Amino acid sequence: MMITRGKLSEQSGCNAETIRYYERIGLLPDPPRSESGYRMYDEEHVSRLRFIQRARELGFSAERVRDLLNLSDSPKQHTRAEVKELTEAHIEEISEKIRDLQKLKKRLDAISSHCDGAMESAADCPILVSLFAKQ
Amino acid sequence: MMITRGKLSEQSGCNAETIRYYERIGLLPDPPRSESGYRMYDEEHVSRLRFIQRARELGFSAERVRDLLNLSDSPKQHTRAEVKELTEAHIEEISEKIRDLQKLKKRLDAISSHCDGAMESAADCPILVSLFAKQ
DNA sequence: ATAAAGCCTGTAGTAAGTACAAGGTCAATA
DNA sequence: TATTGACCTTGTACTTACTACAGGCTTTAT
Repeated sequence: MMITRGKLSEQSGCNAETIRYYERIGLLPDPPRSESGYRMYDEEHVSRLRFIQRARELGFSAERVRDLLNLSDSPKQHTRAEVKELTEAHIEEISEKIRDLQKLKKRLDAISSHCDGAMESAADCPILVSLFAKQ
Repeated sequence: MMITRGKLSEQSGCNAETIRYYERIGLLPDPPRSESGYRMYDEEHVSRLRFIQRARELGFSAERVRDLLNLSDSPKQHTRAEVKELTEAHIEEISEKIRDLQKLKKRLDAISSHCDGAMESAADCPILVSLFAKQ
């Protein structure tokens, strides 16, 4: 049973334009077309799109999703080690982002704490002063 | 003493194209030009650029930097409360990002832990399986 | 029969820059 | 003086991961 793009969008919760986008960048294969040129998707497309959505939700970039799909497309040629490596690398990137944001928050907390937030002229606000200051 | 864009770039560590970009989006005012059309910057530009760089490093979006600059440009018309409010809102956004990434990492750790990372066929790798799985 | 809904393509917009091409200018050297 | 190289100018395109729209065809429902 084949469905149109609108149905696939509805079923998957994925924006219809996004489906077209995934085709353009090669994550989804070009589907066969009806006589009038409408895209017709089957179960394969549905499950591949689900994979893509799942991986994107987990923060994998489109490029990494492509890599994961490649592993999945020829599983006999690849090892679980490869899959785990991609995953662990991604986890490490996220950990690093967390650390960076925590550092940032510390700096911001420190800067913010110097300002009393009073309803008085912003002229000598320590936050603005610290942004302008030399060194 | 006026300096050219290259000098400002060198002095500030800000990419020369980025300076032009900040002018285009209105964070830096259009500088006066030399007879031949070269941009000529003074101390005001230097310190304003420093402000922008500082704020960007702290993760403020260009739009928020614009807001901070507006407060700073007419400090008598504004209160420290406004500056602090912008700052605290930004801190809260960052805190939320941290929480989101921590949730993400938890999910990824859980998924990854199911895979032994063996040098065997990726065919039934639990990571790939979980990405494909219905519900 | 006609109108609405859905599909098609191509294109442009988002954030925050970065990079490059084609050409003008300036300073130093041969 | 001529020329080379470094610098500057503008406009434009590229990046990520979509999203949105215009103009036009097709299908479905009334």
